[in-house]
Order: sequence, then structure tokens, then C-alpha cells
Amino acid sequence: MQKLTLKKIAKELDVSISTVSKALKDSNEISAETREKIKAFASFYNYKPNNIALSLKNRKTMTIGVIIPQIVHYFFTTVISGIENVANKKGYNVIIGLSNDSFEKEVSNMKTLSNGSIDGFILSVANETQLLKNYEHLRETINQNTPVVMFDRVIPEINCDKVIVDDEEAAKKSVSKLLSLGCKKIAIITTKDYVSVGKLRTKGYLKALKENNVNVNSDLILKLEDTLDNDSNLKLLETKISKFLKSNFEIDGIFCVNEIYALTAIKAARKLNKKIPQDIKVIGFTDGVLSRFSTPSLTTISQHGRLIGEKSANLLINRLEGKVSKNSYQTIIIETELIERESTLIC
Amino acid sequence: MQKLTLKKIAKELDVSISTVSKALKDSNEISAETREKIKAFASFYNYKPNNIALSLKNRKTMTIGVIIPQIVHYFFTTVISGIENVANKKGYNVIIGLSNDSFEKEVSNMKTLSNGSIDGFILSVANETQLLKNYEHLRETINQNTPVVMFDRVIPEINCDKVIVDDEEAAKKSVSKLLSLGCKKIAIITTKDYVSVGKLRTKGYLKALKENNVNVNSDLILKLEDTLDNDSNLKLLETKISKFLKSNFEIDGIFCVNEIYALTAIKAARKLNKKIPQDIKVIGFTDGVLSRFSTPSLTTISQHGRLIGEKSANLLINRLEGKVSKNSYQTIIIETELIERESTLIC
DNA sequence: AAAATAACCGAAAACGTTTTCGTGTTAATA
DNA sequence: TATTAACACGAAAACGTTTTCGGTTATTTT
Repeated sequence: MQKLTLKKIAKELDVSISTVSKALKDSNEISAETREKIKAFASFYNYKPNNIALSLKNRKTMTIGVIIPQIVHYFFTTVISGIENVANKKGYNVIIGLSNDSFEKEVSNMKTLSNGSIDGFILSVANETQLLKNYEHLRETINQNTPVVMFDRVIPEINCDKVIVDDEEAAKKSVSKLLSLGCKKIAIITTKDYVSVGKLRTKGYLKALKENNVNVNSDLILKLEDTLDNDSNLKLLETKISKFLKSNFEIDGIFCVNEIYALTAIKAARKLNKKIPQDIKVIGFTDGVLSRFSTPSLTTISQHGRLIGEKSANLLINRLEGKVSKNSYQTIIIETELIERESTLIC
Repeated sequence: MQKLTLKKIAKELDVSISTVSKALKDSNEISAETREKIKAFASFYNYKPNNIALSLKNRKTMTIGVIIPQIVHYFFTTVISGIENVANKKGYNVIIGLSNDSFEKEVSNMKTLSNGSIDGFILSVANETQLLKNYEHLRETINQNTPVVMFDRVIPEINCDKVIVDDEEAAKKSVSKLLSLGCKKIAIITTKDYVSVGKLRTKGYLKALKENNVNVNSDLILKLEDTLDNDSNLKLLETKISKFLKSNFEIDGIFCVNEIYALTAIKAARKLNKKIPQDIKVIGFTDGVLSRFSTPSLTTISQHGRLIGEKSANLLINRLEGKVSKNSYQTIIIETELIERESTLIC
């Protein structure tokens, strides 16, 4: 059974293609009689207009391209579920491209999609892209009138809609919390500065200390390569963190920029016979499954990924539908929330 | 800057559309001179053929539709990453639809995609679909010549390519392991029988006991609604499991059909002052982040999600490219692996 | 009965490609 | 010189829609 087309219906019922098209759209140009006949036939054989032909005609595809660094990652999946939720309601499809944090793959993914396959992009840039500071592909797609919405890891220099969290503020909030709980030597385990969000969170850490008149001790700052939270590098990650904790034995509070760092820190600390939260209090970032199910459960910053996804999709779709002025872009800042759990319990 | 088309290039260089098309394809029908001129112009203005037009012409879209019940879910994301990996290599795009385990959404998602947007489906059916046993949408798409590959949660009655794991065998393997570790009273925490994989794992549990001449005690079998592992129902889940453990205090081994059940069981057992693994040994299913990072780390069945995704994508693409005989379907069984960690340590 | 107006339907163009076939020009051959 | 072959290019159809514009009939109005 091949797909039914207008042409086939027309031939079968001995009318013109136009007549079929109009009849199915209930145009009153067509007599009630033929209209009913055609509609009956079409519905009996389950006719559905071909999306590709429609896309070509209307010059829009009703699909949005989402480019993310990784998909096996709690935060990004919550964002996708948010995007999918509003996209679906508004009749859009979602096509996913993974960059694997590689510049090459990000570029090629965007290239293959920006030739008519999608109406606009929602993306979080690859670490490598941030490292290389090469944004030509982004500029180019925007210049070619394909709207782009960036979320989470955004590029300030690029002019487009953005949805971010108050990373710096969230970090400040976390560190202030640790201070208020009586921690004196607060460490941060973060990424190297080229990772935009890592840098911002480090900044927030420093700000909190300064505002509370605590001296910054650079020994207490551990900046890690972003590849270290891969499954294959977990051992190495633990060694590094372990060494760090050993050489700064007086640490009594740790702020980590993701869940993996936090849990690994807890594990390493325990091996040094430190008790969590009695001896060391720990706060992480990203309220994923790990934070909820670890023992002790992890105090963490919730980024509200689903909301980020929903806002991003709305931003993009509004722009696609011309509901927003052409040359002004928005940056939506989602407020984070500190979710307190066992890892910062007062004992 | 509007998108460049063959027509515009043709007009600009004062040649015909056909000439431009041929020149860009390096056809030797076109003189070297004009060829170079056209190619230079096209590459200077960054011409890319319009995918939609190509899809319409070639009657294939080079995209595959993936329908899954949830995306905030470790196993499914690993499958997607596998699919994306091979799809990408072979020039295909991946479009994602989420059913949220709802029959309605599964049907509507497939409907909107099967009108030309995709060349084939890879899907894992929604729980509700399995409950209702309504497979009309699946039969219909297959009848309309849109190939379907099912993975993990498959429908035996439907004739199509499938990729599954040896669920029953894996469960048997796990329970046998517990027996060999000396467990006498082994419980299973599973889903209701309408969830295909839950049912199979329960079957494997029973088989292991029988083969080892252990009496089956139906009190030790806890079948839960599949909605209980949602974030919002975690409390309820814990209460149910806790009650179950209390009323079967002699349990010394638990096999759980997913990570969440396993970790919740561990938590509940601890509150009853049971030590893991000394008093109770626990084995879970799905080797996700939770299993690796929990304390104690969880012995678990690895389903090799990435491999499942890769095999599924290969199966689908081979069929799309006619590399496989039309009326015979394959079922690939991926072997699972028992990954031993702390929750089954011998003390 | 002639003219005007509905009512109903079809031809054709357009979206952007690819490809087949035809045609005119030039160069090589008989 | 006449014929043929090679070369370089263009017209047009096709993929499946939608929509504008005309064109027949049939029906109403004068």
C-alpha cells in the first residue's frame, strides 16, 4: 500500500487535484456533494497531506533543531523534555543533534540541519567551541535568518535570545549558606575557566567570600578539565580530588559545580575518615537523580531545566511566528533554588 | 540575506538552472570554464541545497523518528546516543518524540511524523499501550510501508525488526547469583505484569528459584504500578517497599527490576536497621549513574543501551536502504552483563 | 429572451531540486 | 565539402501541495 496523494484521489474520483485539495479544506467553492464524496474517500483510505510537500510550499518545516553537548546527562534531558512539551503543543517537531562537546560535530550538525530541515535552533554550545572561541557557524546561521536561542552555556558576544540561570548568584548563595553554617575553610571544585558556567560559578564563590570578609585562599580552588566527569575518567577524577583534600586537610565545606564532582568529593572525603556533613558540608549543582538518591542526599542548586526548555522553546517559536520585534533579543534569567538535604545538615 | 537557490545562481550568472545543478555536481556535460565559475560563485555565497526539496524529489527524508516513553531516564538516553551515533555516520537525522508512557501521545506523535517527515521509526512502546493492548497505530504504519524497529519494550504480536535484551535470562542470572551468595529468602520488586519487561524479569526470577529447588513464596513478590518511580511518587514508593520489607523481615536478598526500586529498597532496609550487603544483598537492573554512585554501589544488570541503539539504527537503515529481504524480520538479542559491586559483597 | 450572477470546477504556477531528452554549435572525419 | 561526432547547454517533467485566476454551466434577474 503506497502513500495516498491528492493526485491519486483525483484520478480515482475523476476530478482535478485542485478540487480534491479544496474539498478536503471544506472550501465552499466545491459542491456539498463532491465535497462529501472526496472527504469520505480520503478518510476511508486514511489520507494525510505530505509534510515535506507542505514544508516546501510554505517554506517552513515546523521543526526545531536542538543541539546539545550530551544526552546522557540529567540536566540536558530535563531541558529537552521542556522543549518537547511546548513544541508539541504548538505543532512543532524536535530534531536532536549531539555535539559530544566537540566543535567539529557542533558545526557539522548545524550545517546539515540548516539547509531547510529546521526553522530555528535551540542550543547549548560545546565546551570545545567555548575553548576555541570560534563562533562563525553561529553568526552565519543567524545571518542567514535562522533564529537561534542559546541556553545555559551561552556566548555573550553573540546577539540572540538566551535563557540562562543566575550561575554566579547561585554559587554565591551556596557558599554563603556554607558560611552561615559555620564553615571556615570552604573549597570549590570547578571546571577550567573556558567553560562559561564554570567560570561564573567560580566568580560567585569568590564574591561570597569577599562579601563576608573571608580571605580567598587559592589553594582551596580546584579547577578540573571538563572531560573528567566521563565514565572512563572517574578513577582519575577521584585521585585528583583525593589529593586535593589531603593537601588541604582543614577543609570543612565544599561547593562543587556539578553532581559528579560533589559525590566524588564525598567519597574521597570519607576515605580520609571525614564524616559528611559533620566534618565537611557539601553543596552541588544540578538537582539530578544522584543528588536525591545519594547517601547522604546532596544539598544542591536546582536549575529548573524543564522551565529552561519551555522558555527557550517559547522564545524561539514566538520569533518564528513573528510575534517579536526583529532586531531586539531577550535574555531570560531563570532563578535557581538551593535545595537543602542531608549533606549540609546541622549536627 | 535570504537563502541562496539554484534559480538565483542561474539568474545571477545568466545560465539555466540545469546548468547550475550539473556544474555543482561536477558533471562533464558542462565546460570546465562555466563549471568553475558556478562553483566559485556557489561556494563564495555558501550555497547549500535545500533538504526539503531533495526530500520531496527523492521521496526520502534521511531522518529517522525515535519514539520513547521518557527522556529523563538513563537507559533511554544511552539508547538515543547509540542511535544518533550511527545515524549521524550514515547521514541520517534523528527526530525525537516523547510518549510520556501515554497511549494517546504515542499515537499522535507517530501520526504527525508518518506523513513524510521520517523514513522509519525506532520505538519503545508506552506502558499504557501495553496495558491497553491497542496496536493499531503500529500495524498501520508498518502496512503503509514505514519500517519500524522496536527495542526493549516490544510487542511480540507485531511483525517487525526488534532489539531486546535477554530480560528473563538476566533476571535468572541475578537471582542465581544471590542464591550462590547464600541468600535463602530472596524477594523481587517488580512492576505489574502488563509491563512486558517487568513480566519477563519476574519470570526469570521464578525460573531461577525453581531450577535451584527453592520454593516460591508469593509473599516475597512485590508488583508495583509503573508510575511509582516518578519523582512525585517517591514517598509512596518508599512506604510500599518499607511495608513489604517489614512484613517479610527474614528477606536476605532482593532483586529489583530498576535502579530506583533498588535504591529505595536499600534506603528502606536501612531504616529497619538492616545492613547492606551484610544482612541483605541487592541487585538492580539498568547500569545507570545511580548504581555507580550510590553507597553501597549497586550490583546491577547492564543492558548496554548504547549497543541497543546502534543495532536498532543499523537494522532500520539497512531496511531503508533495501539491504535486507522485504518480508523477513530479525530480532536481535543483546546479552546482558551482571556487574558486581558493593551491594552483593561477601562479608 | 437576454443579461447578469452564482455555483462549481480545472489549469497552472510556485516552492527547490534532479535528470532525461533535445538542440544548436563546433570540430573531426570521410 | 558534406557528414558525423563530440560538446555544451537548456527545456521540461517530476516529487505533493496550495492558491489564484479563469472558464463553464446553471440559475436568477430584468
